Amino acid sequence: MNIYDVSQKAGVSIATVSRVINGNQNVSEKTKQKVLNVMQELGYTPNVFARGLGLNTMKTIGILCLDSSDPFLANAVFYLEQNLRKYGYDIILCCTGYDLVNKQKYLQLLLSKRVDAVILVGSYFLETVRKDNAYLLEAANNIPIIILNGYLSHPNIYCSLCDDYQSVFDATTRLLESGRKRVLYLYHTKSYSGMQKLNGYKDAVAAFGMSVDESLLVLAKNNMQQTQDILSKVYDEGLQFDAIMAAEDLLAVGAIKFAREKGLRIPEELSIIGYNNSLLSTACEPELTSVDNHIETLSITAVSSLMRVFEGHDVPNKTTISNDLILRGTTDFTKQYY
Amino acid sequence: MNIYDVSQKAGVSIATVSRVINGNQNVSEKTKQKVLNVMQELGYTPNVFARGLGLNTMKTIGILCLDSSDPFLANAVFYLEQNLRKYGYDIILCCTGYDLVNKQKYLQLLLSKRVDAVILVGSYFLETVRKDNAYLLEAANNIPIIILNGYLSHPNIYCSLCDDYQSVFDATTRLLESGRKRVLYLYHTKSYSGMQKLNGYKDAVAAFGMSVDESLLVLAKNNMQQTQDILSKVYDEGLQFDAIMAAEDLLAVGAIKFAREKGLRIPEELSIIGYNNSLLSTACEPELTSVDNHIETLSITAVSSLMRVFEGHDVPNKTTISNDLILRGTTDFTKQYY
DNA sequence: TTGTAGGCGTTATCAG
DNA sequence: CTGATAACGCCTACAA
Repeated sequence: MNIYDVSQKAGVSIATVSRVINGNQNVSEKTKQKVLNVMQELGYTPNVFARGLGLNTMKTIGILCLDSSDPFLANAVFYLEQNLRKYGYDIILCCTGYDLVNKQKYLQLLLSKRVDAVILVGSYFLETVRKDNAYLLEAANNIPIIILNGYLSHPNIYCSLCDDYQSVFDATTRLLESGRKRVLYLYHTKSYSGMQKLNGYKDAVAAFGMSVDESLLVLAKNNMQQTQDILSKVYDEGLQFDAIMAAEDLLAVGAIKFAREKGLRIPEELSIIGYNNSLLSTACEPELTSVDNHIETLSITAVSSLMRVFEGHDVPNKTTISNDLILRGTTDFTKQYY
Repeated sequence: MNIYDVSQKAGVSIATVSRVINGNQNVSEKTKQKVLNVMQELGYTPNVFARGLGLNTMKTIGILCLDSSDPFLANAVFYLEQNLRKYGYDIILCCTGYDLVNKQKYLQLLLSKRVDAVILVGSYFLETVRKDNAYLLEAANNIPIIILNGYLSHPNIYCSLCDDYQSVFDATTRLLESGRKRVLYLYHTKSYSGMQKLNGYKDAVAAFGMSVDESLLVLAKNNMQQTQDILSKVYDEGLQFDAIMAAEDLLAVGAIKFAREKGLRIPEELSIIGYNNSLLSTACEPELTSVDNHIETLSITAVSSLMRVFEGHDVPNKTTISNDLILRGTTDFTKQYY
């Protein structure tokens, strides 16, 4: 069934039917109702392909995501979908994995599907070698590119980030102010936001008048067990630390397990702070103090920026929102440790 | 740029270009190469809308999901996307929430987008009142409907499920065999798979020669804190139990927190079994014994069933896979409790 | 093996 | 306010 069937049954031309479908004002109320009735009666829905062909858009946004099973990224995808749908956009989800070749391939795929924009979820998409980002810049020549938690300065690329640098800076400072002498920094990625966090840590230590001990920067895998193992290893080798600032809740939970293994009391002998304020932070024991990076707000911001781009407004290349530290059992800032 | 530009530059007709694009054999190797070169040179990509219009498909599968931020569902979506992409299908993700009206609305939306099939993730889509499922049956008249972890007997609806009944039956039986006298059943939903699990529990108790004590069936919310609270409440009211079989890891973790609050030793005084073998099961302390329901296998099964449907094969309406119980610290089946 | 021409279902322009 | 008609870009008989 198509627009012709409707027009015929309603006794009008297809042009009129089309006008009704698209809410064009130039239709008399009477004809409009007549057409609407017929459409209802026939259960008619416009063919999206034909419409896409004419308008060269199907109101679809591509979402590129490393791994939508990661709880943090899954949350981001969820909120993006919810908000985009409010504006009538569908999302095509596309998970790439870490491999640069796949990222390029899938971005290309989305472009070939004629999506109206692409949203990159997570700073993993920004390679450290600048020329490896060329594919993003090129894509931006065609459609708007939105980056969640990553930053790339380029026309038609819009970035929504939480202030990872500041969050880690503040959290580390609080640990130091509470009397902690040796704060270990636990991380697992050198992505854009990974580096922001690391710098926040380094600057906080320096601002506190201490020098950064490179041996306190521990690079782990994004895996609980392996994190526990690597901490055990450096601990057994004699590394001293009385607090851990982790770049991810999962790592922090690994740290809690390490503390239990070694019989270290939390928070007395070891304070721990995680990042993302995920479900994990309340599942563990003691519950985890964690940075809440407001992924919902971030997603809403990203979507509304995109809508403004579509409307032809001037949109800032970079929007930053701040985070909160949610205090739980792995820290006790009411006490002073010496 | 379109197919005409390519044909012109290659000195052939658009039909030939089309044949090359679609891998039609009836093109001489020489012309084929010539056309491929031009396409490469121009960076030409066929317009998917025009193609969709002609073929009436864009090789897209709609995924309907209650809440893709739920870790279990997020996993399912992830594996579905991975596998569908292998067959060249894109996915449109659509989260509905619990409201039946929204489920219907979004299914309708996906149908209007002319997706090739719809996959329902999670048994929450099956309403207890049979006529409330009418919208699914109707949709199945147009395209194949795949249900993950739910069952509805109807032509063109294909269900992939894990054997929730058997898993809970077996797990409960192990608790009883280890000497547990009063196993509390903790659940949060009466969805299709929720009822399967509940029946598994009931039948296991009965098969063990005991009668089901209705007060041991505790309905909670899908929330750690609230689960802890409700368990505390029934415990304070005098309910006796020495084991908990939970329908979801999140509930089981709430149970662990309850045990800590009341000073009950795990597993000596209280054994706990969770469901889904999620990240939570290793984050808590002690780690959680949990049913692994093989969501990856389930997703692969669902996708390959769908592909066989597309190929016109006869596909069973229902495929069931079995689960494993992963033993961790909240149970100790080496001991016998009296 | 190649080319021509009609059709897919809309939207949009322009004339009335 | 309404209608006729030309795009939109591709696929696919059918003809050569």
